[in-house]
Amino acid sequence: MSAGRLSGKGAVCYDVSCVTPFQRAVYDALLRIPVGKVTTYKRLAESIGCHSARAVGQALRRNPFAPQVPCHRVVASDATLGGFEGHRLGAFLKKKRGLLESEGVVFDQSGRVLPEYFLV
DNA sequence: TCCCTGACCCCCA
DNA sequence: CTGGGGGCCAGGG
Repeated sequence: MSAGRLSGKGAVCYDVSCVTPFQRAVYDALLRIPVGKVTTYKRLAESIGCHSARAVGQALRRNPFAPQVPCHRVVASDATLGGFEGHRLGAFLKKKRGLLESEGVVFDQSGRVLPEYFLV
């Protein structure tokens, strides 16, 4: 019930009472990714001082606030999609890709996000 | 506490 | 391209 705020200019709020401190750190980091850009599990992990991209994947996998908390803007290090809404299946990835494309992100023919869309 | 499972990553064959 | 192995760490049982 307690509304969590995001770092800085809060355009989105989420319920902090049902997430762990680690998840909150991950979600706050997500909210700093601008529309039309993506980052990777690894880089997001590094940005919050975590040495495990996998642990970040765990948090995103359980994200109850998608796509308000934009976990679709996180992809794998090889620029492939990773997962969405708890799954790695094509049907879910299709939705993830659709969201990204609607934000202007472009993919190459092998289904990878083009380099220029990565957050620097 | 130990044990196991992952939307990960990196290296090598 | 595919597969195997090691390392990483949070969360749940």
